[in-house]
Formats: sequence, structure tokens, C-alpha cells
Amino acid sequence: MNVTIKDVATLANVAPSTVSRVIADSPRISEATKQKVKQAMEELGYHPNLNARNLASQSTKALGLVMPSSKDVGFQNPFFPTVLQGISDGAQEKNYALHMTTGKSEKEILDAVIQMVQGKRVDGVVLLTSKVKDEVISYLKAREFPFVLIGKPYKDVEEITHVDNDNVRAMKDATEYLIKLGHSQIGFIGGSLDLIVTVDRLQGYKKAIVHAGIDARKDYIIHQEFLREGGQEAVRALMQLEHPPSALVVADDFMALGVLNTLDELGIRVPEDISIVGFNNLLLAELAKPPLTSVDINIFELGYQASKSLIQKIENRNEPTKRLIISHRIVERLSCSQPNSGEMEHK
Amino acid sequence: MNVTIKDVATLANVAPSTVSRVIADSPRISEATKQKVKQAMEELGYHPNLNARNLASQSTKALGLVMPSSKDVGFQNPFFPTVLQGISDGAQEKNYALHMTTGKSEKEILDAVIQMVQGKRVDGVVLLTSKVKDEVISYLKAREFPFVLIGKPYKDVEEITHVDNDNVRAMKDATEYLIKLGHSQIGFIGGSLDLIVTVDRLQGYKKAIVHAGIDARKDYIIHQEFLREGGQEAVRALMQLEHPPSALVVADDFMALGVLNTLDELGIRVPEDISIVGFNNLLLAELAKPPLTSVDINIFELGYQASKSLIQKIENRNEPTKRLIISHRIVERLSCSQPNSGEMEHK
DNA sequence: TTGTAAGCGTTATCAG
DNA sequence: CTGATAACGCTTACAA
Repeated sequence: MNVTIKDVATLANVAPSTVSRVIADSPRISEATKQKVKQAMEELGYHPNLNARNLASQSTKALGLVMPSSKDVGFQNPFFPTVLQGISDGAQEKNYALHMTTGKSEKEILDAVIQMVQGKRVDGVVLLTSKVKDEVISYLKAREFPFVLIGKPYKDVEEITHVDNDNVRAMKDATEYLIKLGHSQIGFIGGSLDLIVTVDRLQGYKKAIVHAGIDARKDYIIHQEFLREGGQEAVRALMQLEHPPSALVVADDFMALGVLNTLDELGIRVPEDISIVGFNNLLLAELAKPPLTSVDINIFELGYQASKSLIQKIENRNEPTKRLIISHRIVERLSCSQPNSGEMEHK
Repeated sequence: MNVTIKDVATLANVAPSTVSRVIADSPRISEATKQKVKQAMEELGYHPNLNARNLASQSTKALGLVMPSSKDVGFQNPFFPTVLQGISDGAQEKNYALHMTTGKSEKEILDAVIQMVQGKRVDGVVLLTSKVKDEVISYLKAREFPFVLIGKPYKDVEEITHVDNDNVRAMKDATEYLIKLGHSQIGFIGGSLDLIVTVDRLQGYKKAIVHAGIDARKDYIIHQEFLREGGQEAVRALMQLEHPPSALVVADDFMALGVLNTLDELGIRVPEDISIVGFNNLLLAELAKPPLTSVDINIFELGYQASKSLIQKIENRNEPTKRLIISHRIVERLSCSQPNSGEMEHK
């Protein structure tokens, strides 16, 4: 019914295997027949059946993407489209296709991954988030199935190929940026401690504080459940301390937007009354009021390197496990200034 | 090497075909052997090879997603993660998997689609954007391959199954909302006219204006290349007209954020000096300053219905072409107010 | 350099 | 209700 390799063979007057070899661009086939076959393919509008090919060759030239739970608010973060672009570019360069799995719960996700792996739909998997206790990782490791993680694994750091930023360093840099501006009362606002990024960034913050000889105040640290209600409260409480911070590092621009909002309601001006450094340098950092100084973590590159190294791993099965660190840099905009010389009035 | 249907057959003491039937849950197989086989599968950890299955059955239980060009800034819009959630939910309900294609240019995208369709990787395709002259649509139509479009097709509206909002109506509603508040000088800010949504929304705006007997001013209409530089200029110019608008409808929240920004720089307050209605009701509409009144177009539902109806089409080949219209509603927040009684000072 | 033929792991058509 | 056996469309030794 559909045009197959045999039809092409007949038309070109060669054996099916020859056609197959032409497709694979085998070096040991005469230029003459190559042309003949190619023309026949053209004439018939031939396209290889990928299922047949995959079945016979035991490989698929496809990567599986594991997205975070779709119930997660974080899913809305523009981080994902961007990282996806990177992955896609890396894959396309090597002619790999992308297969996607999502799910509403951890269990659904794991099931989808198993189906796709055991079903031999993909040759490797890239994980878009690293959670603290990740069953998907355990599964993949146990089966020795090629995969790479975007972010840092919770454990077995040495045994899992991953691409990540140096988040400790990045947040340390951000904090020190504020310290250099003259701030010493610096608050930290981060997301759930279930995410490794948060843990790392918090650590970087602490390092900077300690290193500068500022005393670390526990009440300067907030973990809001991303944004929404809870966050508002927390920020409010923070600003009503007797000595509220004069600067804030926020672990994500999206979150920073919410913070900006709350601050505005409280009548606190940015950057006059308080300075803010965001993270990720999302497009919306530019669009915020005021435009946010933010740490650019090169999201696209994160994705690009992930698919690149996954493909390497697939094509060379005993590639060593690697850890790729993507660089970051602070992008200065208008949300930071030197602290007021006088004590900031509160209450 | 891998455990196959044959291994299961041997262990369960039945023929391979029987195992296959058990997998398909064929009604004409005794409960006894069903159990026996299932246990064998369990014991061996059997998982069907999907490539083999697809090859033999001439169908894949997979949907293809066609994303917009990754070079597009619009790709960053949180619209996509959300619509994807909807698609994914609809697919998962019917046990369909998702295959994704992207590309940096229209050509790359078309090639990817052809490969995936002819390669028989998917049973149907959902298109996430509708462009004015869409080669992908032409291709799919010519091959009579099942697909559904999210948005409105440029032509052949009657022959293409699509799920969309009534964007004309939605924008008319938004505009009339402002009119009811007392505004008569209302500006329109939209994206590229290459996108059908923009065309529709512009039309809705015009309808409302005409219907209210307000005279339509051409200089109240702006098409910025989404956001960035160009947009800023345009908004600036708009506000420096002798009679600047007292209200603005903006075709996308993301864009509205940029507008808000420019307005702020100009020292124009929202909603005191000017009212704004956004579109799409993205998460960030809530986080904007002030929180944006926005038209919720039910993005998730758009995706959900798309995959649902695509699957219907796949499973019942002569399903009639359908047009699904998803409802919208205005979500009031703080970006609108009645116009100042006095003329707004400009300069 | 090219052809022959045996898989790859399922499903589906016949019989029985 | 169950078992042979022929596809499905391609790759890949092994021959020639």
C-alpha cells in the first residue's frame, strides 16, 4: 500500500538491501547505483518507515524528555520553553527526534518513562528537573539506561551525568554583588527545599554572608511555596522586622515579580528603599518594574549541552559520566542601589 | 536478549499469539489462561516492544506536536507550557504518547513534520499555532492526515478541524468592558498581523468601537513586533498624541507587561491615568503592577479539547471536521477604572 | 560492489 | 478458546 524499500528496489532494478545501503550512505556502493536508487526514491516519494527501521536496528534516534509534574506551578515558568529550545537544537543537529512525557503525579511520570524506555521508543532520556528523592533516576540507573539530568542530582553526584550551573557560586556572586554595593542586611527568598537548586542557592547565600563577616540571621531567610498567598505573608513579615533587610536575593525572577508586588503594596520602593537581585534572567526580568538585576544562568545552553552530551553517551556507550557546569553572569538593571546611609524607617 | 512475547509464551505454556491476545485483552480467551499469562509477564518483567507493535498494527498511539519556530520570541510565552498541559492530559486519558517537533525555520519544521508523518511515528498531529500561509497545513491536508489546529486557520475554515476562542467576540467584550466604564478613547495594541489571533482581535476591537458609535482612529492602533524596543517607541508615540487614549486593550498579557513598563517611564499611572485590559490571563497578570484585568481564554482547555478531538478523528476516520469554540471571560483586577472626568494632561 | 535470506517483536488471519 | 504462520518494512551478516 505504502511505498516501501522494495518498490524502490524494483524500480531501480536492484536488491532491497542495496536500497537500504544507499539510505545509510554506505561507502561501498557505486556512485552510479547510488544515483539510480536516489532517483527512484524521488520518483516514488519514498520515506523510510521508522518503526521498521527501529525494530531492525534496535535503536531509535530519539530522545525522551521528562517534564516535571504538570500540577507543579513551576511548570508555568518560562524556564521550560527556553531549556526545550536548547535541547531541541542539540538534538536536531544530530538528527535526533524528541519524545515527551508528562504526568500529573510522580507515579504517572514514572510509568510513562518506563513505558517509553522498555517500549524502546527512545535511546536516551533527559530529565528536566532533579527532585530530592527521584524514582525516575533510580529506575534509569538500575537499568543502566543512558540519561542526563539538568540540574544537580541529590545523591550519586559522581555517577550521574548532569549539566548544571554552579548555583552555590552563582548565588554567592549575587550576594557579594550586594555586599559590594554596601549592603549588610540581606535577605534570601527561595522556593521549596525539595528542589536541589534551592538548597544550593541558599548555601551560596550563606557562604557569602559568612565570608563577609556579616552575622547570619535566620529570620532573613524565607522559603515561600514559590509564589502566591504564602509568599506574600512571608515577605510582609520579613519587612516588618525591627531591622528589615536593605537588600534581597530572590531565587527566581518569576518569584521576584511577586516580591516586587508585595513590596509595592507595602509602599517600599525599589531600589530606593530596598535592592533586589533576581535569578535566571527570564525575559520578564526586563519587563518588571523596575527592570530586575538578575543572574543569567544561560538556560538555553543548559538544554543544548544536555542533549549534546546525552547523544554522545548514546553513541559511545562507555563515555565516562560527566558533570558540565554552565557559566553564569550578573546582568545589571535597575533594581539595585547602595543602601540608604540612614537607617531605613520601618513600621 | 530482551524478554519478548515468545519468552512469556514459553513460560506460560501457550502460543505467542495467545500472549498477544492477552495483551490486547481479547474477550475470547479463558480467564484461566489470562491469569497464567499475566503472571508469566509479571515474572519475566515483560514490556511490549512498541516498534514491533507499531509496525505490525500500522498504528502508533502517539500524537505529534508541532511547535512554533523556536526563534520566535513568542515561544517564550507561558501560553505554551499551559496548552501543553492540556494536550498532555487529553492524550494521557486515552493512553496516547506525545512526540514533539520544533525547528529554527519554517523549512526545518516542515521537514520534521514530514519525517514524523511519513515515518509513521504518529497517528495524528496537533498544530500549536496558525500562521497566515501555512505549508504544514497544506501538506497535512493534501495527505489527508488527521490533524487539529489550535487557533483559526487562515483559509478553508470549514475543512479544518480546529479549536479556538471566539477571539473577535472576546476582544469585543474587552473593549466594551472599557466602554461601559465610560471610556471612549481606547487604543489597541496587538502583535504581528501574520498571526490570525491578532487579526481577529483587531476586528473585535473595531466592531466594539463602531458599534458604540465612537469614531475609529487609526492612530490608536499599534502593532508592535511583540515587545522590545519597537513596542516602547510605539507606545510612547501613542501617548504623545494630542488626545491620547484613556484606555488600552492589549492582545497579550506578556505584551501588556511591557506596556505597563513604558507607561511607568512616562509617568502615566495605571489605572488612574489610563486603564488597561490584557489578554490570556497568564499567571503573570496577577503578578503585574497593578494586577491586570485580563481576558481568560482558557488555555488549558484549548489544549485538552485539541487532543481529545484529534484522537476521536484518529479512531473514527470519518469523523466530520469540527470547530470547537472555547469560552472566555473577563477577570477583573486592578488595572481599570473610570476615565478622569477632566481631560488628561498630556505634553 | 551487490544480492540472498534471516531476523527484529508484534499483530492478524486462518484453521482447528 | 487456542495454535500455526504469514505479514509489517527494514537492517545485516553471509555469499557471490
